[in-house]
Amino acid sequence: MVSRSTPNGTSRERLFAAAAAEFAAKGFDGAKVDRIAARARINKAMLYYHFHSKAALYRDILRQMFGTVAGAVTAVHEQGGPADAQLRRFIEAIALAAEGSPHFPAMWLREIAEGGRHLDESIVHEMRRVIETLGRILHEGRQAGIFGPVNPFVTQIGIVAPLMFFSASAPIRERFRHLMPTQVVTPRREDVVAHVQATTLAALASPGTQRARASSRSSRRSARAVPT
Amino acid sequence: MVSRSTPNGTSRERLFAAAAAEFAAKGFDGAKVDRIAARARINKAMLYYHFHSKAALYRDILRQMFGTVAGAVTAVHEQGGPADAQLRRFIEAIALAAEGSPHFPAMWLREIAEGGRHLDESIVHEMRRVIETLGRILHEGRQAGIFGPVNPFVTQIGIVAPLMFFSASAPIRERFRHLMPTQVVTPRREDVVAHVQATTLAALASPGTQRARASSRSSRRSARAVPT
DNA sequence: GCTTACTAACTATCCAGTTAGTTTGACCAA
DNA sequence: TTGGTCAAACTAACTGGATAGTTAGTAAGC
Repeated sequence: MVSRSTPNGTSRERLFAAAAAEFAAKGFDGAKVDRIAARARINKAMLYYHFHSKAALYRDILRQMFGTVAGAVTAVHEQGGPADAQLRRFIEAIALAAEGSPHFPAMWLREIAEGGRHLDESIVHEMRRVIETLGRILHEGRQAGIFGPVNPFVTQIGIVAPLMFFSASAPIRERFRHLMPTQVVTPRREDVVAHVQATTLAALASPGTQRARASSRSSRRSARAVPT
Repeated sequence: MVSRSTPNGTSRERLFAAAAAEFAAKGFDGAKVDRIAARARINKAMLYYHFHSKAALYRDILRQMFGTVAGAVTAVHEQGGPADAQLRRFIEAIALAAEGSPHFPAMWLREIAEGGRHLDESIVHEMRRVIETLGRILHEGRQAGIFGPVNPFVTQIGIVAPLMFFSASAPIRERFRHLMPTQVVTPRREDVVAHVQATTLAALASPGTQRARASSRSSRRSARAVPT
């Protein structure tokens, strides 16, 4: 028999969506399998029919989310163009991916706090694709002489962290709006994207940002923070 | 009778430390009261003797952490000086606070993902002090003509998010180092602080970053979030 | 008649919070 | 100095309500 599809997709799809919402809002431990099943309007045993365990369901969701982001940024790079334009699109692609799977930012923040306890190699592989793509864009920009030398990891954090923070913090901002100073206007997504684009490119344009140090230390880690 | 102090502080202090570590690593739901008690080397009932509940303990920890940050940035502002120097110190103060209470970043990331479910007014009040301080620094810089106009909230996110991300992600980076591209060198804290300082100041120096919007918006996507 | 999709009801464990006490030391009165 | 009183500090053992995962069986299409 083929999946019995009811309104809002097959039971498997509803399960996936319900689980993403639950995991994002409550975290792995706070999420309850019964509640996920109820939200998806299926019997709990069906969850174990489609997925091996709560943990496997969680991993499948994360893998899919990271896969989407990795695919989006890879497409950006493959499309080519000047490095600075690519970088702008890279940043936008990540913001759009966060918008497309609205539970991604919260799950990602939690997973970081968790020390990656629920990640497996295949998920990390997708993450790796993202940072490798950024590395390539930065490298091309450097070759072309439009970017200064930077540590791709620092750059990555400077891009991803604000975008994830902003998306994931929507509920908390809404919840405590009445306790915040009135002049604090909640920004729109485009404002944040524009800010990240501006700051990142500014850091890349100005050589010297992370360089100064090269001469000032002789010890431990490679003298420069650095590019390839 | 006065608190029986054993090595590593009073039982209440050990409790506080053990709970912070547990909550940061496992989240509110994942944290187990029995485990906290065991780590603190006390009987579980003692936890309920010192704190009203698991939730109250959690809140006390968060309140203390935010209070420390708020105090540090307030001191930065009170010390005065040119706005750009204040901003640099503001950023550094936050990074140092994160270093001083190493469980803070993880708890903060989780709380955002959680929608602030465990926050109360007094905690939000401390958070407010931080953003108000930033608002004052930005205002002074604007008055002095060295900063362009920006949304303080976007600026705040651009500062706090990378710092928290970086601190909280230490375990996950360590854990999956072997699966990451070799040229990705893990940055040091100072590199990240320097990057955040550089990017934030660059955005403030260049007037135009977040300005366009007031005049140019007629359709929902601002003309320049954007590509190319 | 075989596989896929589905269900109600169960089990075994875990865990926040409680209870009914015991121990410890500070202070004081005889 | 001794012994009594009190409150703070502490404990072992329990309770009741979740909750992840299982089981044994049913329906429905191919």
